[in-house]
Amino acid sequence: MVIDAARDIVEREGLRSLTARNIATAIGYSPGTLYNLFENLDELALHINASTLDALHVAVSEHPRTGDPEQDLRAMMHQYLAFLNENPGLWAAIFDFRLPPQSQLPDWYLRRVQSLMQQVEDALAPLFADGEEHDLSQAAGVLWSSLHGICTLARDGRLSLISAQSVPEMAESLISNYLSGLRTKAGKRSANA
Amino acid sequence: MVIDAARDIVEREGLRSLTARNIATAIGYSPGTLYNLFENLDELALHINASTLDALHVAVSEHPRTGDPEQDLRAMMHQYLAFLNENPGLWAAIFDFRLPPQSQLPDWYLRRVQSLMQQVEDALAPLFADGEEHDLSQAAGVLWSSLHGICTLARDGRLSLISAQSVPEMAESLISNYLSGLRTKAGKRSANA
DNA sequence: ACCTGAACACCGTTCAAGT
DNA sequence: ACCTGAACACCGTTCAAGT
Repeated sequence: MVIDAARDIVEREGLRSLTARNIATAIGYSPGTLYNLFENLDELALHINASTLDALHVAVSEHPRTGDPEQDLRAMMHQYLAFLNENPGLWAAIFDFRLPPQSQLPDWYLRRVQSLMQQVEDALAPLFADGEEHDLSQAAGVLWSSLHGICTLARDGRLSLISAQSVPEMAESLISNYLSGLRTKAGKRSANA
Repeated sequence: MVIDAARDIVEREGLRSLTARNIATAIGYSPGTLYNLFENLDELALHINASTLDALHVAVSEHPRTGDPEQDLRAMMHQYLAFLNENPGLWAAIFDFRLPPQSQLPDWYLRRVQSLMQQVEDALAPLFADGEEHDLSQAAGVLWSSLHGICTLARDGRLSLISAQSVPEMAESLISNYLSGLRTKAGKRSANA
């Protein structure tokens, strides 16, 4: 199958090596054949990334929920980092992919991103009251984006310029301090109520 | 000058349009000439990025320090975001640049990155005691990386998949909650002392 | 000494031609 | 119906040849 050959190339050599001629050679067809199966290389890359998002979803759901947001988020974060270490090429391809300007990600792709985010929201939910969905969604987005920043800088070799810490140490610091801040606010709200 | 023409191309069309033939056309020379002036296109890109880092340094230093870490970091963050809005192409080029594997960023480039980081550490310093340089450096790295994550996801059109918040709102949430966590820890430490 | 521009080994994508 | 492979318009980089 084309997707399997393409995934191998991406994991071993990165998204930049996912060229029509490389794939054609791997599957024993000519470059032109790919364009019978996919609109273009971007669409093929999106399919690979969608399957990586599925795998990430499975990895992150593996730890059972305890109901303690900090404990659950830490566990999810470590599962995420473990996946990243085992599949660096596939993980990097998710974010190396740039959709052409003015184009939209397809629905089947968006759903996968959102179902990952939903897991972060679910873990954080105990810190928020009913009616605070807006704040919950913001907090989940900030945590997700921040972890993403740490991971991408590390991947690009830029984290070492900035701090001697390891990725897990920085992620732990992010979670424990950000959640401490959220709890302080939640405490004040209930004290006022 | 080559660098000026190249900067124009990067700001207007992005790093991907910084091709030898594009630059040559802009300056009225042939593609080969560039290789008399620079080792390769990567070295030219690094020079452009270094000058963007200098401009960022100036932008971020503009607000005078009050000595209140949260207030100072918020001000720096807003200067950073303002720069990013005014120079989206130049900012993006800093992180679109990928150095070839096994190669090192040159010293003159690293110094500029570190002097930006130093400003974050300086603003955060009041929250840490002497001897806690390790924790200070970690906190500065986490904040910087996290803000970076928010900005890159926004730039790639990926933030809207995740949260309805604006970049400044998410950055405010990051700073206020993370610093709240740091203060809580600092409070406990001094209570124990 | 400096610049040129053709050349080499690559891209993504298309499409007439073959089976 | 499906696949081919040459073609087109691009890349980064090199280097003999010109001035």
